[in-house]
Amino acid sequence: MRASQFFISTLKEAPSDAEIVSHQLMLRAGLIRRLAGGIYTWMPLGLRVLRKVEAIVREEMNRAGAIELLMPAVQPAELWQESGRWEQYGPELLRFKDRHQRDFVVGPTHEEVITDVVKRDIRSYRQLPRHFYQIQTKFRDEIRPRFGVMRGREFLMKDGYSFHASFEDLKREYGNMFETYTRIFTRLGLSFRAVAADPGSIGGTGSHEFHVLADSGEDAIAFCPASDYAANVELAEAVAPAQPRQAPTKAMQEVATPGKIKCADVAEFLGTGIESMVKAIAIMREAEANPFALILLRGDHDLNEIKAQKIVGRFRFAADAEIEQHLGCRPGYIGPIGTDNVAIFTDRTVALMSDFVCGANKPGFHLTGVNFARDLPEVANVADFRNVVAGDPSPDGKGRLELCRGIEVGHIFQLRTKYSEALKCSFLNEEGQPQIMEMGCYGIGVSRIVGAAIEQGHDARGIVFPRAIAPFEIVIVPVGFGKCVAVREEAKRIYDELSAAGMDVILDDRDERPGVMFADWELTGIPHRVVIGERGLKEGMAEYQSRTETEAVKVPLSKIVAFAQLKVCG
RNA sequence: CGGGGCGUAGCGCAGCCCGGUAGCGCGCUUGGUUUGGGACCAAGAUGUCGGAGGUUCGAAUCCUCUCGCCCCGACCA
Repeated sequence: MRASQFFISTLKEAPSDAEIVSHQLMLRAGLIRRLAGGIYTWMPLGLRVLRKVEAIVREEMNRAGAIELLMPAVQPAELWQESGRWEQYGPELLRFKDRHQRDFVVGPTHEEVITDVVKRDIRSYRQLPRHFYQIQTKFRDEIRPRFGVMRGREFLMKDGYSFHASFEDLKREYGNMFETYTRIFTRLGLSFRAVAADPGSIGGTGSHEFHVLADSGEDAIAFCPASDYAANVELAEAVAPAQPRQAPTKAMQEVATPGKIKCADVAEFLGTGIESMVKAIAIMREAEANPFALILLRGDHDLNEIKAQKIVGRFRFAADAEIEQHLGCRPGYIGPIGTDNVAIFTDRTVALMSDFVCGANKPGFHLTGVNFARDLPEVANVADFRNVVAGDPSPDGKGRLELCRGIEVGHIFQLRTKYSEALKCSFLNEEGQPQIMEMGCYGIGVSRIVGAAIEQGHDARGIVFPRAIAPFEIVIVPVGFGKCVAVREEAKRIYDELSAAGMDVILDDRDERPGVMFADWELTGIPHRVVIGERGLKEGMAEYQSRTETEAVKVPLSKIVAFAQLKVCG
């Protein structure tokens, strides 16, 4: 490719609404342009990246035995009504009416459509298993689209659906996809981690998320460096401390803590550690006749609403007025003492605390030296209510957890019969009896991967793309292209030879000033660069520099092609 | 949805409080000089000041409505 025949449109300054580096750099490098909130045009340079990601995904899916098809982006409402998601899926589902006033949706996912296809075309166990996938533009009307292509409303996704005669076979394909995804993200040149997304059901194999590791990631991940345990923080189990509760050593005492509301402030004021604080979170349970309840957590721990929901049922946080009504005290000083008619739930960690500090249910006062069984009833309703924190024991018993952040780029599920049942997708088994198919579902956020790769690979000069997805593998920068015949000839020669060798090469024949060219190619993240200039030509030298290095090396003109080839393929 | 902020040239911003008919940097055009790290000089072009309505002799500026975009939203218990 010649730069003059292509379209390079870089920006010195990023538009002010771009928040994270990948978004800023994608805009500056001219990879994407915004059309509306969460909706972007892929510019020629960006499209090359997107297509490379797509190609790798496609190759590996095909290799794994999945079959590509393409389903409509627009789907009739009937299918969604049948599966029940017409009601379930909130405003995120973009709905509209056609000219005949019939309801349609712009597909955010395709379980309904694929299940419909399969139930029409597959009748016998002899036709199973089958795995269909597509790479297609989806639309989800996100409440808050942000981070450019990372959380857009319109995005490119690979979604695959497998159909099986037995759960055993579904598990087999699930394992196959786990390996395939691992291969895909490895080939893409990304640092990633497979994370258990649903450890509660089916022994931790029911669902895995694949995360690209990046500090700006939206998801918090707990992982164990000593084993392969990794889980979304929301789902990671906070294991109960092994040691028994210590016996009380202090008497309960009321202390004035004026104006100290936050646990950290109270702990500091009292000169104790925050680990000896217990905080009470007031909730209202929807299904209970007596909805008001307290959940006790250690001062430095955070409530995990998903876990809590599973234990106490649906709930919301109590309003200040409700707290006053039940405890006669304003938030900030509430605690579990003297709360006769209030249900109390206790986190595992709290259940093993003694001599702790908590609110006195009296404005401006806390209690110290509080102990279960003595100052308040023995603990009841003990469960895991909190988010894990770094240093917690790993649930697999093999060391301690660490936390990191990730960007979810892949997700594999064992759907089982949720959709096949709703949409009556069955086949005739060996006995000639109708049987509901088992389904698996496997997604990869193709466009999101581009953003994630940039989050992971950038420096002060711009993007640093992995070779596999860089828009070009190598750029030839001739200094004085328009002026010096020798430079021009030599640059073309090297360009031709590298092209002939199968390299994805771009020749910058725009005759720009060197500084402009260098800045552009560094911004756009081209991994390798060869510079040809009059100066070097006199010595019979060209220069090579990798995007990740700051110094160029001189290479004799006669060897530069072979040298560059070696570097690119390195 | 609740709260906050912003819409002025392609991009980044000033001007608004205190009304008087719009400016800076980058980019763009033309000419010249330059040519190994986002050049310099000169001359230019580009705005329904997001939209509608109102107040006023006069509105980017004040008022009302509207549209768009951005940010924040358990960690007080």
